[in-house]
Amino acid sequence: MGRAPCCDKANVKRGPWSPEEDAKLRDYMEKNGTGGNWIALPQKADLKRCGKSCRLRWLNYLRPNIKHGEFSIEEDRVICTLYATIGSRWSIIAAQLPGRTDNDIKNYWNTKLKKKLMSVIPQFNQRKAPPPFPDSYQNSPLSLSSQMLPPLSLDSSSQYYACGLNKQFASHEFASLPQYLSTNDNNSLGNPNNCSSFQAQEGYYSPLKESNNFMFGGEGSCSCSDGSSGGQIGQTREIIKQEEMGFQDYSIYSDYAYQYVEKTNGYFGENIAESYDLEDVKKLMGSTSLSCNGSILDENKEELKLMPMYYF
DNA sequence: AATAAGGTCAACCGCGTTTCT
DNA sequence: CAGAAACGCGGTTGACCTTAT
Repeated sequence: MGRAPCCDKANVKRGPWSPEEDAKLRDYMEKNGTGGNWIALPQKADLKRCGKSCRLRWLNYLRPNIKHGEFSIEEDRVICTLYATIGSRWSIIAAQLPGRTDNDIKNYWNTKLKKKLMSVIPQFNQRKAPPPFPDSYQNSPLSLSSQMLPPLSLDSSSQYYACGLNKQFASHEFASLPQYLSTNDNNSLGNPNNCSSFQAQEGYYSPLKESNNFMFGGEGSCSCSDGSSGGQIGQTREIIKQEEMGFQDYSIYSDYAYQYVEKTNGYFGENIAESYDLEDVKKLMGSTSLSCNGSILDENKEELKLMPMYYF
């Protein structure tokens, strides 16, 4: 048996709100607030609407200080960075953009921003958003700025991808990864000895593309400590710089930009979209720094729990 | 000018989580 | 502590608008 409906569907109005309904809801909210109960509100406010509908209308449209219209470049960048970090958790993303609603951001992402990025990053559609953090990280989170690193603990039965490498690693092989990097670097990671960090995430994204040695947005992300892995223009150096400043950049998007920038320099050769607008990428990803000094704050202004970065 | 196709966005739906009793 | 009620969220839908043919 399914859940009981939240209201009598037959006796509630649906569809677009009229100005009269908006006025009723606005008046009621300004005088009384929700009273802690959205379900009971329509009756009190003399609205033939479902409580959930009232809540949505208020939060997304009527509530004071709602911002509509064009998103700024800065807002674009925040959305991209956060999406890359936490996925489609729109309410959290909205909490970082005053006046914007989760619905607004979701629509904007789905209809415009995603396409904009896809047009400049052809491989974008190969990846999925990250899932919620595993339970095992919930109790011992690291903040972005933390310098403490937990012991490397991986599921021995799982396969993990190493950054930029067309090879899977079982967990027991991780110890040999730096050596592998130094002897099998045929995909232009630059000096593999400089590839110092590896972010282990299990099974989050789509499989490697066979046609492309370099993994876009894959299960691991890699940064080179001195920028020598093709860090020829600003974007790459910016990411490196932020790491040096003490907070690592976890953004998968940043990796996209990072790798993409290298490709645009011809570092990886072919397979570049002809129609990209590098300025767009620069604008969007020109700074990967997040708000609040590199931390991501949730609605309660508490630091989110983030996957740790492992170092060899 | 008419129609089709594509884009946008407000609103709905269903489900997981939280709060209440 | 368990079950019910309410909340909040993300995915999806569909009406309306714009652009292309």
